[in-house]
Amino acid sequence: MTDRLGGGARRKRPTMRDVAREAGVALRTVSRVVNDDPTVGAHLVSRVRAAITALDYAPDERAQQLRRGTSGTIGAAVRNLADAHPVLSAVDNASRARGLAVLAMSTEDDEAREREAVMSMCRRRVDGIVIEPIGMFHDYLSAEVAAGMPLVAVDRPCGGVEADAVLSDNAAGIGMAYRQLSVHGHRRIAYIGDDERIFTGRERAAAFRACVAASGGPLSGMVHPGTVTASRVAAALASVLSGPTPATALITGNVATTIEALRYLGADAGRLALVGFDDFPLADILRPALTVVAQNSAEIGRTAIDLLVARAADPARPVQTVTVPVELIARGSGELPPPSA
Amino acid sequence: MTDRLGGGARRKRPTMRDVAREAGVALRTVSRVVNDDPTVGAHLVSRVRAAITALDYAPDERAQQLRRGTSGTIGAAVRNLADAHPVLSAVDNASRARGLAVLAMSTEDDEAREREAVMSMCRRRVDGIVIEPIGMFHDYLSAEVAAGMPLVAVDRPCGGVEADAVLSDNAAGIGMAYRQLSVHGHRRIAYIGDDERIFTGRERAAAFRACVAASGGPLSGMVHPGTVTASRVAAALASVLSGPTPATALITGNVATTIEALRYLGADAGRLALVGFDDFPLADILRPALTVVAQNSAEIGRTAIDLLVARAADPARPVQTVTVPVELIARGSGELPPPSA
DNA sequence: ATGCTTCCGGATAACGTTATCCCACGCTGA
DNA sequence: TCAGCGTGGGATAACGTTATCCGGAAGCAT
Repeated sequence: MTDRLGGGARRKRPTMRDVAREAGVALRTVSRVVNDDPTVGAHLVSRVRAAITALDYAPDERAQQLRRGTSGTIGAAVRNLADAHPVLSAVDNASRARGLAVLAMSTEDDEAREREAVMSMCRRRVDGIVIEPIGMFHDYLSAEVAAGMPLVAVDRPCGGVEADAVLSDNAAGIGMAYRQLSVHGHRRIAYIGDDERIFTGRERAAAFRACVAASGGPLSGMVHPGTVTASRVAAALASVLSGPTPATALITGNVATTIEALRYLGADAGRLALVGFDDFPLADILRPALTVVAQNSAEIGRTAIDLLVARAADPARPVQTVTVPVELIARGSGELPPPSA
Repeated sequence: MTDRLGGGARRKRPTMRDVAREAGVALRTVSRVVNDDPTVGAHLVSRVRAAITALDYAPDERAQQLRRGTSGTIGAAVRNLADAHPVLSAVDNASRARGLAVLAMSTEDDEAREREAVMSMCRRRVDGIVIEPIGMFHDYLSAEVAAGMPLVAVDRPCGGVEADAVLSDNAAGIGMAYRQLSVHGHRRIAYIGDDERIFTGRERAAAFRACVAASGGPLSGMVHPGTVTASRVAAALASVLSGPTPATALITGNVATTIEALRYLGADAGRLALVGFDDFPLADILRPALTVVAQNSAEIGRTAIDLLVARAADPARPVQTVTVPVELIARGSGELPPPSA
């Protein structure tokens, strides 16, 4: 499994020692020049720089990291690398702005893989970890956290370990979606979303139930949480659309559900009002264009890095959970009127 | 810019020395256990392992890397981290299967940023670099390549440096698209795509011209390469659709162009036959569903890692360019008949 | 007893950096 | 002339591993 690279006899890279020899100065002086130590004369600086470019010398960051104790890298364990991942992108940007690189690994929604990825990051002594947690229990991380590894969860909190978290305001988002549909005349509103064993699935379903209760709408048969598969979404949709008083509007709890719902509805998509939780590229070119509750990915990523840096600076600071506001983007599908009965 | 982390007084992590003391064995023995050296007795192995779990010891990979000379990491400089990136995902998978981690950085289509990202990877002494090149000239990489850094370009070749490359069969893909439209009765077929300064834009436009020439169709006013902006695509589309003999079918040269074309066409999308180069999520839930030429991202990523490993094993092997076949996925938009004149 | 493995410890040198301490200059200002 | 500086070299110890060479101590067969 681990047949590391490096079998070949690649040409040896120049080291500081080589540069020192080339420039005719002491090793110490090269180090000073590389680290912009001001106590070295302009004459020598230029000679050293010349030697550096002549030899194509680039300092070995592994050695620097070992020596300095910091790796200048943060790990990002995200669920998926293949699909669009705006949060990862924001994390990347925020990290770069601080001179940090991002070691991104995909967990593919697999707990074992998540653990493996995170542990690998720890062995690399990353300066912090951003995690989009999969499982409920992350006890295996508590040792690392206790050892001072800054850890911040995004999208969902980490269970079993005290860690900072940055979450979207799920309840407010569902509220916005529900209100939008109500305002446009809908009374019978259904919800299909993630399994309630998943944090966001739980929060969003609960918020939906609260909305229905507050507005006095019908609840029975209207809430369908569960694993997101084509068949389950189709069954749920068929159920809420059948009977004497079918739902006239739908809220979907995540992108995957939204897509499956659209796939099932096909050409009938224009006859059911729909608001999806979470935006995605191309939502605006569907017909009707999709009304969504958009998470502020840029803000989430930025905040995650902020929290990471803050914790690295002060490991003793209290654990913090930041809730990032969401936004309703009306594009048409959520503004469809109920069929005039 | 580079205010690295690590200000806080994090608890010191246990080292091999600590484990040795805890287990009452020699440092050397701990190293043997960690590296699964068979020459150590079962009794001591279990004692060392107990000490390891008692102290929550995890070897410092930075030190291992420095010592071993390999970093167990490959760098991936891709154009975009926010959007779907199936090739990156495939690279991640193929790397993991070999025990390698992926250091992903986004270049955001910016040459300076690409250079910065790649150089940062080199300083980290990654075992190889997968790059989705932006600019035409990558001379700054030749020193690294000469120093033995395995480098493989995906999607486009690297200019100015001898590097392996994995490309899609652009000409064949355009040919498939053209043939599909011809078969369905189209004679006046237009092409809108990327700027011809970009490798793929050049290849695809050229292939399109060749197809037209081979089939004896009209060419004048039918080819519109250029930077992909909403306004340019709209103008090109307006142009090919106007006049006495408008185009009845369209080939778009990349995803961005496809999207812009769909945005412009809006509700009229069903009246123009369309084949897009490159697949994307959700292409199947559009109406009409989008016929595309799909690149084999999984194969591309796998091949890239294969080439990387092969070059690491034998730096002297001849540079190789692998062309990966593409596939036409008929979903409806490319099978629309021309308006019966 | 003598040999010959097998298992383990000890010491030490790397890997490429950074940092510390000290010393040797060549200046300047009194 | 001597103290006080700014500039640079030299030596050396880290950082946490791995690897090499050696030596000792068993265990077992000759």
